[in-house]
Amino acid sequence: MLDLGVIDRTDDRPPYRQIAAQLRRHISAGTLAPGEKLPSESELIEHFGVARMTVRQALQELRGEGLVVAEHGKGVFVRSAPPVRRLASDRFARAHRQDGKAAFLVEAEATGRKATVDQISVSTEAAPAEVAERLHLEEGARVVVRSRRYLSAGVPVEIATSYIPESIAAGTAITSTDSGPGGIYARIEEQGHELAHFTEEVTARMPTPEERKALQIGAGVPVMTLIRTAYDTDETPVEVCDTVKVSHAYVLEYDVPAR
Amino acid sequence: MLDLGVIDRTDDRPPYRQIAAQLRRHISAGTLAPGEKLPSESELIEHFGVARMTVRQALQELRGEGLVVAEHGKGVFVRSAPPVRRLASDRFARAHRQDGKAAFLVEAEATGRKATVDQISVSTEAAPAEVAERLHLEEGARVVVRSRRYLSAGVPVEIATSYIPESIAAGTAITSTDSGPGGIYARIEEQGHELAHFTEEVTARMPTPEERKALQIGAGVPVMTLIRTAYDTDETPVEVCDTVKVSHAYVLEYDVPAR
DNA sequence: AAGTGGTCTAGACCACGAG
DNA sequence: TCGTGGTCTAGACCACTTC
Repeated sequence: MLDLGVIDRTDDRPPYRQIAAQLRRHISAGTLAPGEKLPSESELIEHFGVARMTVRQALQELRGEGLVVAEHGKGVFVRSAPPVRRLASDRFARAHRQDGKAAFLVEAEATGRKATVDQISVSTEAAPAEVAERLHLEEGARVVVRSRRYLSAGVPVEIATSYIPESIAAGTAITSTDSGPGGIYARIEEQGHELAHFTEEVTARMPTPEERKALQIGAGVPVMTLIRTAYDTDETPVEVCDTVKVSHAYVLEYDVPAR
Repeated sequence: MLDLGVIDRTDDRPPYRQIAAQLRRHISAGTLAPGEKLPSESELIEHFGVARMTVRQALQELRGEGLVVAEHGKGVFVRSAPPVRRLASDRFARAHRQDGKAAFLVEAEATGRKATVDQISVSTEAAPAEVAERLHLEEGARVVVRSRRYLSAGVPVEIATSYIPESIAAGTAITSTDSGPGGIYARIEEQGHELAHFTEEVTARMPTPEERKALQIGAGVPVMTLIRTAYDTDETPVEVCDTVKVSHAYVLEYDVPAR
């Protein structure tokens, strides 16, 4: 059994922090291995002789640090580190596209992990202000909106939403859930918009509750947002893609010339 | 007064989420401006007719998102965002360096905010494994280590640590706290290493307690780490710079060719 | 059915900040 | 002193998972 110690009422730290510290100690020491189940709330209540809320506060602190995840009806488990995906800056090379591969699958190939996509939805909507600005459209102009979730080895790692001007997407497979070989970039080029370059805007923040749910992460795990704008050879923006990535699942790599 | 609505018992979401959503709505709409005080727990209890724990759970959700900060004895306040710094990928252009400007000051100039540097320290140490690998050095080789903290308009926004091989830095201003006009990159080029390009590796995580202190941020605010490696025209790595940035203070911009 | 975590109530005492 | 948030108790009912 785990050595959890006892509450020291003379300790400066409140009981819930002491309980959290005991559990944290076992996690960092490996006595509680990734994927392993923590003692249940009832067991902790009995062991420490405290009220349920006190135990829950301790567990919540650990959830906030991203150390554990609670599964309703099953228990609280030590978080297992998700796969790290390195995204190099050549991930949109045309060569890959001509092979019939979408960008995410190209990235996945390098890691050797099985990549899947689900929760695909496609609709036509009015462009949000931030999107309209990047696409050089009037606010409220119609855009095709494609949302999907990416998983690596079954673990959700990213949610993404693409916005394509209706003038480009109309009548193509872009408006279908299956965008065809090479993904939507191949379709955009078929419409006569040869892709020249992308800009990416990267920042990080805490996830909203909806994002936490979709990415299956606890509170306390940050996300990176990457807004990519694709330009054709006329410098016309042809797509905006807003992605939310589980931060510790990704390392973004960029190459910057010194000029 | 704020329009907070009422709890809808037929709503799928539990009351605490509905309360959080109401408050979040006012924050994102600006009705609750940065720095402004939220209604007190007592006021929320009375308004919504719920128990205190329910209100606290709602507030805790917002704290977890980094939207608000609680100050004991004073109240709960909308987090005031530090100035956002957009880092464009031309920020290391040689033209700026020849003007005698260091990179951080170039970035700062665009925002019009007053940039300062403090907590500068310089030492010579054995290279940590991750640094040695990037510099193509034996582990334990000697490197000059330069640490400093950057502030924008007096607010700490970034801490950075540079590692330069001793073979390049020895006998130059790189080993002084004042690295001279154009910063250390100018000194490195004077040593015959013309800079060709940089790689940047970006990820995000929660800060350590030390980082929280140095950056003056509360729990619940993530940081971005950016590890930059500088290469000369011979593809020899000449510097590794490890930076930790307050995430919502920065947007990193990159330009990626479609090839 | 039994065990788990999720949510909620209605109190209590404490520590901090401002007047 | 008073209002604020921080911590805690001792219950309750619910939803989910496993058997």
